[in-house]
Amino acid sequence: MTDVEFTIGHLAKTTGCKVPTIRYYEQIGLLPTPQRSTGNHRLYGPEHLNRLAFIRHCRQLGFSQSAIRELLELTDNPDQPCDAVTRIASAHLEQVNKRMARLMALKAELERMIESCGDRKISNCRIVETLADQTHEHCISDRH
Amino acid sequence: MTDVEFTIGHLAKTTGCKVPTIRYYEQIGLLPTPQRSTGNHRLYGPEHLNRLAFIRHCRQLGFSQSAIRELLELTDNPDQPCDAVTRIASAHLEQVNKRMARLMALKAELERMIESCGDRKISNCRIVETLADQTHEHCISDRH
DNA sequence: CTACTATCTCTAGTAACTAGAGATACAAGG
DNA sequence: CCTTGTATCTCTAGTTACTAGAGATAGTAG
Repeated sequence: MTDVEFTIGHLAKTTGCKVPTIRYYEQIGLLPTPQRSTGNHRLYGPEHLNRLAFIRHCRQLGFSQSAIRELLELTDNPDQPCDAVTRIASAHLEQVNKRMARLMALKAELERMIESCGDRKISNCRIVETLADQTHEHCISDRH
Repeated sequence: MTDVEFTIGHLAKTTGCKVPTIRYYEQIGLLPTPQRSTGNHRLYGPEHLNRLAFIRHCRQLGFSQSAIRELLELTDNPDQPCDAVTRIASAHLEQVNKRMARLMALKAELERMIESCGDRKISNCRIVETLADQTHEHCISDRH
């Protein structure tokens, strides 16, 4: 093991990925197969570190596997204009905005539900009634 | 088929669940097994309709299967005080608040990334640089 | 040399469904 | 009554993004 090669455990520690997750990324082709030691242990170099850091950051930002795959392909051909990258990021932002809107409606409904339920029995609990209400008449927004 | 019995297709239409989803809920024990017609088709009654509406509403509110299972058990024993229900709903609200905070940080980062990338090539695209940045120095918040 | 930890491969499990194959049932039109 | 077309049946397998565990080998520290 030279100074620029390290084990999967080391890679895991420096990137914050778990070991099985790294093997999983290799399995699905996000991370290239590394060299092996004489004892068949994976040996990684800085290029693996960078790529895994990229993948991990994307995942933490909520990008899907397929989006990451696209982004990685783009970064592998760096001579194109980056419209495609912007497009992927924008599409993701749109998804994020939608999720936020849904969550806000949900938050409001949950808060109202919790507030409206005093010290009752389940048989006349407002939360249960609300959840059972198939007319959704109680809903402030029509988001769902 | 009497006036209070209906097919799985009918149930799907009135609740907005898809047919395979209804069968799936039965399989995992969220929905009780219905009667069958002479030709082995499922026949549902109003009690199934109510229960499925309850499940569906919970799912739309983002409750997990296990939370729904708890809630259903509670509604099956309606003589207890509803602290437990409030507790489940509150725990869920907390999750929602956390998710919202993460999404807001993400939204900010995505917007900044998209904005900072002009008409460049991928080789010096700011988005790609940001995603590759394992130091996370660019991040405004330390949420991730 | 002996522990102990890390790593290896492989399978299977998670949530919450969705999709498809191949077979049967039912409902309406001719 | 027969045909056609849709609905339903069961079963298996695929999805996303991992996680957990078994049983075997490798590497390391004392």
